[in-house]
Amino acid sequence: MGNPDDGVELLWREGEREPRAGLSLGRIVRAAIELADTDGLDGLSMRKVADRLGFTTMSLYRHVPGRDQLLDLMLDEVMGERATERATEQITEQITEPAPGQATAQATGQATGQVTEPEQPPAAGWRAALEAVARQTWHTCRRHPWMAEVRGTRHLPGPNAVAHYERMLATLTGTALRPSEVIAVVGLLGRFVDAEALTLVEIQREERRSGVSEEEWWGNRDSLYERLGQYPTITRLWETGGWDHPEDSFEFGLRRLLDGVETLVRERDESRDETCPECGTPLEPAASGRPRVYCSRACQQRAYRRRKSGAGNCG
Amino acid sequence: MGNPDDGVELLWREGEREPRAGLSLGRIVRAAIELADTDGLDGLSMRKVADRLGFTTMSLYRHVPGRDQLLDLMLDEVMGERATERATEQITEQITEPAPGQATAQATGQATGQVTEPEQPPAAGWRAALEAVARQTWHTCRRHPWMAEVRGTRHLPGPNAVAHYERMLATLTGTALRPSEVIAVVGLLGRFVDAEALTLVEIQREERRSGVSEEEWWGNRDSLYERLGQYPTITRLWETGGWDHPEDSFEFGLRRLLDGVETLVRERDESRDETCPECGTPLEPAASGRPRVYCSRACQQRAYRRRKSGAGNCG
DNA sequence: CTTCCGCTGTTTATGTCGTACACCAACTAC
DNA sequence: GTAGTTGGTGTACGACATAAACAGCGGAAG
Repeated sequence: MGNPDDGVELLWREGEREPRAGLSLGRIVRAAIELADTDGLDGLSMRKVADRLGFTTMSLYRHVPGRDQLLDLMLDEVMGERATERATEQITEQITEPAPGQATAQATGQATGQVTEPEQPPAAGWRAALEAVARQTWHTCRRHPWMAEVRGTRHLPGPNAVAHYERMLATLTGTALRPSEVIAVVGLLGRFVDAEALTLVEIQREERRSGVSEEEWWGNRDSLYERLGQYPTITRLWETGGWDHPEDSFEFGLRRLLDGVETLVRERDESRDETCPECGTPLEPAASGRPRVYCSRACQQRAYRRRKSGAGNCG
Repeated sequence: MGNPDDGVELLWREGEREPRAGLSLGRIVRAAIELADTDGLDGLSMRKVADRLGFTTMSLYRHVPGRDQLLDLMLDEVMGERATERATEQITEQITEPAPGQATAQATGQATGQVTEPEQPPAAGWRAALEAVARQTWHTCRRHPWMAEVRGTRHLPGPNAVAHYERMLATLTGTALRPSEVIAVVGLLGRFVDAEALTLVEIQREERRSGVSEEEWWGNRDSLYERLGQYPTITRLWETGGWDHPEDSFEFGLRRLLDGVETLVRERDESRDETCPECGTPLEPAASGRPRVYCSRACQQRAYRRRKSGAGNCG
């Protein structure tokens, strides 16, 4: 219902004038975010948002087309809060920051959006930068757990979301990755963070709903464990304490993923294409600055015209 | 509501006697699976299941405690179907199998549950085996897209799910990974497959609901693309065709993940602990068969007694 | 044979949700 | 003054899970 482009207008319009009293888009969005922060995504209903603001349910529909578009607006609003990050951090976070030094490095890193520490032999600066933005996304997800719960592939990005995407993609310029691989890496990391955040939310939600902690609940499933004796691998891992001191799921996964990306980057770096994609003649690498792709200005222009004629979609 | 242990009983009880007519647990579960296969998870309601079987809604509650437990039962039922895999595969699958040779290798691999191809210099057999089970999970998720939609961290595993878990864990025995790392790798891969399957489901669902294909929908968002000109990285990736020929999300991610795991395995293999964890004396490696952990039968026994005295939970 | 009970299926009702629709008061423009 | 727009309200619908009470049935015990 309704043209999605209206959502674009809503997301990208600037300089909202807030009326003295009464409702406004900004007030609705902020109230919805507060509500979702405390009650989770399924605790977020149009009725509750309206109640919190002291208006009737249907009044909201004068400002927001529907719940879905409200979610889009909430997401982009949340993507924009990075300045006040350090201030509100310690409220909910105590597990996620294992080493304060690391967290600080990440905070300074995300201020510029791209960290380059050239004196680090094995991995180039891209790895630190990519890790930094991943951790930043992680932090945002932890502060607003409902973010990971919002599903769907047709969420319009607002200015803040696009800026964030741009920042992630930018970390990988300078590597020899192909464009499609840059995009794939960023997507993969994004989905990873989302998935990890999602399982955390689900644990929290079920703990709050049932009043029983996750550990306790699984600990009480003796009737299940009785039946696991005949599975040798599970039994051996159990006996050797595999479940007693589990790995930190996010840290472990992040490291594996970055390692995997690193091998790809190395692979591409080794077999870096030394020929001009337009005429095929070998090109001498640029001594400094941005690595060159074309052998000459003429080839660069030819490639540009070719691209311009046959434009493709972003599907 | 209701003791979770009742769910365990429901899942693990064997030899269901099916009545001639009327309802039964098995019939309900199978009807629910069929329904979810076609309508998705949010198209699965108790009303529709009952309608499909020709009974009233509330009649289901005589056999299943509630919707959540029904989901648990559905999941385990689906985990059990591996024999008829090749038969039903070509119905919905055409994208997921890029190279038939690869798919065949995977199919034979999952038949035994553990593939070992000792003549492969860089990666040991664990990698092929792990890839095989990951692909198997992927196939199951593609055949029953609602699987990935089922969320929550307190789903009781039935016999089929446990067998599958056992199989995944078993692929990594023989590597020098620590127990907690084995578990973490399997969990990471599982969440990855789920996440990838989930985004595919979401695309399908929105395509069916709106009648507009994903590509088409994003292609029509010109009002959005107008505003992206000022983002240099996005613009450059766009112009160099990064979105024209995107990577296969699952294949790309799987390779990165396996690469990441491989570096960890290598790392652990290099610094493989050459000393007995009980007495610290160096132990000579076993010439063949399962790599030895203890220097002597005496130390092995001592470690066993120590474990037995201090048992820990599986939280 | 009767009485009772447990198993199964039905009926009715409660409370949640998003949102379509009709209505109305106040404000703005001509 | 009159017409049109904006913003808030009240009612209503159809979907959902499921609680609670009720009704037919078969078998067992008295």
